[in-house]
Amino acid sequence: MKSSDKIHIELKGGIDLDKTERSGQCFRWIPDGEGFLIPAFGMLARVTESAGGIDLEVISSSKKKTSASDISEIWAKYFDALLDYSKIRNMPDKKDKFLTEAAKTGEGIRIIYQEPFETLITFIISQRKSIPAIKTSVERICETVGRRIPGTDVYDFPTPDELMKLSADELSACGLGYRAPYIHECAENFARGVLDLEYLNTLDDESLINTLMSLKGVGVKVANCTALFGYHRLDLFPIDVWIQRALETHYNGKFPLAKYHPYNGIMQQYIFAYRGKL
DNA sequence: TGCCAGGTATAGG
DNA sequence: CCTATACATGGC
Repeated sequence: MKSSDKIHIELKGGIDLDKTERSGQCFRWIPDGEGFLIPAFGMLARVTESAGGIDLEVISSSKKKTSASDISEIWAKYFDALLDYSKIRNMPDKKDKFLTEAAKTGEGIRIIYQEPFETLITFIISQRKSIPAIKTSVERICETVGRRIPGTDVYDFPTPDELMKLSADELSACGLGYRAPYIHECAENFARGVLDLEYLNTLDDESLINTLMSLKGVGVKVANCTALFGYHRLDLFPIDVWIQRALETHYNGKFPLAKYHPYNGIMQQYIFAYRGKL
């Protein structure tokens, strides 16, 4: 398992890895010196900021042969490389001081195109949990399933089939509380083919949200986060307690979605990252 | 130590 | 459609 060479990936509009990680969309990045170790797609990648983008090195991969160009393509999609975030962060109406400031402070935040199943499960876990507690539960699940990325001490996120096999007791030991049956049932639905992750991607935003909400434990907020972060539906605007507070304080309860189509989800992320500075 | 956490299901109006 | 309430557990 030898490490690949470093690959440079240009990200239009740049990236700030710390801000992106702290913006509460991904829960498994591991701080590593200047950058992060990121487990995804059966790989463990070491990522650092570099000249308008990132340098990426695949430390280990469970796949037999992945060419450098394939690796580059996979991770470019993950980091949303082609969308120019410098344009998007300048979208806020200058009269909207709050959003303008949030977007300015959020310079470097990108919407990460995560794997849908991991996104769904992590956001089911997220309900009524703090971000540190979410991370703890997610890691415990990965460790309990126990599939290591070869040659590392980092565990892959389970497939639906793997996750379904965890007993109620094993799930409870991950600190899931009342969410344990939600997680089990969700994994079972995908493992047995009642729902299909790729099929969901063919649906339009509204149908996708409605289908996700047919799962027990998935309400409107988790469905929107899954669609935004797991299916890269950038126009969706998940409303959690922090966003709701901002809406009440600055928007009379309703965000001007028409102004920021098709990037409302990115505005939402700037506001979320700006939470606490209301 | 007690409060709160990137909500949801459920019952009732 | 709306509102009120219970909910398991960890982190601070």
